Amino acid sequence: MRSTPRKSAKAAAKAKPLATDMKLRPSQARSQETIEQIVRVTGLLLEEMGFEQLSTNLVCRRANLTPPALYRYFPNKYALLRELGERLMRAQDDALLAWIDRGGLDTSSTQEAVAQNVLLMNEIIEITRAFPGQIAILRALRAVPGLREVRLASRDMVAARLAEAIAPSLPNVPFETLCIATRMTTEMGTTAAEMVLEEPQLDREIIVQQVTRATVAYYDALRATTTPTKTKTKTKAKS
Amino acid sequence: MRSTPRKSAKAAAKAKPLATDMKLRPSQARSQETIEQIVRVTGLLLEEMGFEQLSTNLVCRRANLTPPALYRYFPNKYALLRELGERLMRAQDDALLAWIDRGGLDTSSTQEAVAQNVLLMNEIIEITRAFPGQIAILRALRAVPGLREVRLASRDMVAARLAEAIAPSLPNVPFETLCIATRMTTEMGTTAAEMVLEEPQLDREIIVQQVTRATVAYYDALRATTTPTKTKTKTKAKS
DNA sequence: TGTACATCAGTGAACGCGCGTTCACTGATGTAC
DNA sequence: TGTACATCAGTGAACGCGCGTTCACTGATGTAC
Repeated sequence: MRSTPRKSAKAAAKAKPLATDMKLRPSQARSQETIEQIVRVTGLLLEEMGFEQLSTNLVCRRANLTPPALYRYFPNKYALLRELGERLMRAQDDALLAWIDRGGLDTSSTQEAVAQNVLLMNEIIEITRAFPGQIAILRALRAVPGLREVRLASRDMVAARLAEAIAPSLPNVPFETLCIATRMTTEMGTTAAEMVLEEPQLDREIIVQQVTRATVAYYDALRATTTPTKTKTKTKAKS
Repeated sequence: MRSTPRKSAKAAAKAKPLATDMKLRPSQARSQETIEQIVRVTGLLLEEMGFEQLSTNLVCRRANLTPPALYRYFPNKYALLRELGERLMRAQDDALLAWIDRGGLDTSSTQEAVAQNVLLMNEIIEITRAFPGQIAILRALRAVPGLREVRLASRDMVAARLAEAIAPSLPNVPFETLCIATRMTTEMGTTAAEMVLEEPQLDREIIVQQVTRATVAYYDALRATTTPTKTKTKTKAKS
């Protein structure tokens, strides 16, 4: 009866690629509302139960839909998570790009730079907090194999824009190094934001302040290190 | 026939606490080997399929055991993950504490401090890479609700030790701030290590170098900021 | 403006599968005398 | 050193459940004339 011999199951498993794109993006108003309802419920359930307990059946029940309705638009739960993830990343990216455009990087002192970065971090934290699913989405983006690229694509895009924007003020740093530097400080910011959201008992103000100072101190050091002709007065305090 | 009315399922779900401790730590040699076998197989499967696809049944199949044998020691797959997670955290913690004890923090220049931190980071990266399950364990520790505390406990312990160790060299920084600072730089290190393991196409040397410089630059800045009487020469370059 | 028809959106019921979990059990290891 | 017994370690078979997925369908929305 069974076409597959029982032992072949051993080799069968492995991690399969698994499509996570949406199936349809229809334009009738009714279906648009259905899709939004599905996405919203997914965010809520994600927060409540964690992404591992999440299932398409559960989403359907909560959204007052039957499974085939959801299946019409999303092939599986990873497509739901991807949709949520892409939306959150886009929201964060937009905030950061707008910050660059309005001159967040055009500062003339360390204090000013710290202040601007604090503004940005707080904005991103608030955007994330307001997003249905918030920190749970970020966790899923890290943990689910097929979804990692969503976070990384966002980070790399943002890091590239940052590198372009600060390159003129760091003329002696190789652009390649700069890209890694911005990627790294972007990760630092992300990490701090997750820390604030994940552990509400910690003092948010201080964390934001400190990670921002670390970032600015790092760029200051980068600027000083690769321009040794200018000033060597920036001696380090001895431990 | 069904004792539960169908609609009550709605309220039923939610996130339950779920015990994740091992059931037994028996001392017969045979069972010790069984436990090690289970843990090792779990690590391998975790790397192969991701923790969401992992199941106790799958572990049993691969370890040539029947489910009740595994159930004798672990109540569910989260107990497996916790065991793996605690082992990896302990390995990392031990390396860091040994590094402190052998004087990793006793440096007299920025260059030296960077060099010591690079040593540490590389050591931790290698320890993690050699651990069966490596990066997949770290992902699980972030994503699974009941396991987050494992990572955080490790981080906080390590951060407290670091804070104690560097406190003498930063006498003017409030100890509380120092604790947050070390927690933050520990996260930075963790993030960089995960970045290296997660994205092998990136240049490991540069990442380690840069995150280390950021860390050292931050502590240098912290030292300078809170002792404004000493030197105000540390002017920041203008963007 | 009204009717006939085509496409879109969602339903109800069913399926096979692997999961977690438990049962009574057999065989292996250690211990008392 | 050998036997009898107790505890430990692991087996084989079965279960109920919720999951993902699909079927043929009904009802809702839009369109041609």
